Amino acid sequence: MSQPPLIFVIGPTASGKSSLAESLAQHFPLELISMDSAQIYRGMDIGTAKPGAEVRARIPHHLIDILDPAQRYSAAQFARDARQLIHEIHGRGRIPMLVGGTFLYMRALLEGLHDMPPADARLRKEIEESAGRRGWPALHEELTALDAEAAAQIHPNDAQRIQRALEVVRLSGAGRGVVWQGQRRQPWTGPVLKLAILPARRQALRELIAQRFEQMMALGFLDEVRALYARPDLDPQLPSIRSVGYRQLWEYLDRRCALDDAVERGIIATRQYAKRQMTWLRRENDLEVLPQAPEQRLEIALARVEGFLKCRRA
RNA sequence: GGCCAAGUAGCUCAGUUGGUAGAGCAGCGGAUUGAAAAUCCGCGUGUCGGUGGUUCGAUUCCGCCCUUGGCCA
Repeated sequence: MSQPPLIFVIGPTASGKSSLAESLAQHFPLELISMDSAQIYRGMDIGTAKPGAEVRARIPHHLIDILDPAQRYSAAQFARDARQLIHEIHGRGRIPMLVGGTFLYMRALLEGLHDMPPADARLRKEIEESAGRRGWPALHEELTALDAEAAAQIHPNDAQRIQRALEVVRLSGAGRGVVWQGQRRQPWTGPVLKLAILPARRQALRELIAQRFEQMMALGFLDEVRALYARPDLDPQLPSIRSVGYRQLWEYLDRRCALDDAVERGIIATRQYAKRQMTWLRRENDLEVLPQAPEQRLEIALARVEGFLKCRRA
């Protein structure tokens, strides 16, 4: 069975991905799959620039509001969810379009991940406690003994990856190299079109980011975070609360800084996020880069999608 | 007007008992395999406010000037 054609709309935060996808949906029978690690959470709407209810009523959106902020998601889970959705959408004669800026998710879907044990909360907690006593560099040394190959690729200060590598070793009883050996990842083999929106100048994107953050504040972003803050089961260690903007406003609610300060640092964090996204994008070599001017952008995007789908049919 | 303090990287500041200087933040580049809006790595020449003087040598000591803040008039 042949793989359905896949269309991506990608770009850094605040570049206009959603509005382009929305416009394209007026010309093709699209269903959108959000490729965004924060929009999966319910109750996190304003700060994640989630598409509004009226748009979602008009155009099907998937992988939005699928988890409570107390829950955790992963790239592997995304790859599974997205694959299934893609086939379902294709099965009903419609076209899946992936929209977002979480590029690890995109890579997990397109290149596949090795089959490794999933996260284990209890084990992670154990490792963390050990790190609290001995320090992460000591755990890095331990990792060198257990899985030299992984240790060589992970910096002694990179707590998160040391933790994951130790987790894999303990759960699988083998080093990552052994696990990977002879194991094939499952890359996406179907045709792919990547529509990319890249900012002409970094300065222009910076202005958009600041503007959008202020706009979010005006729309009640702080109240949204306040509602999360009021929940006793949420804390700033959770992936949801660590998201750009939420983390900074949470610190304000914690009385750790002034509101102006939190907003300023929220804007800075968004900028830095956009910068990391640009690093991913620079590595992509099969991008269909769209023009800056909105009308022209839509025109070219329409033509590219049309050409891509026609070519598939023939 | 007088006295005091401060003027050093884009910002906040350290420092040089006289041998032209370094942290944090910001910024820039990179990595990225079940937390990824996460996590981590690399990158620091700037008339040391200006100008005269002392000195082999001044950002450092001295004089004057400028700017900012405070106190006194």
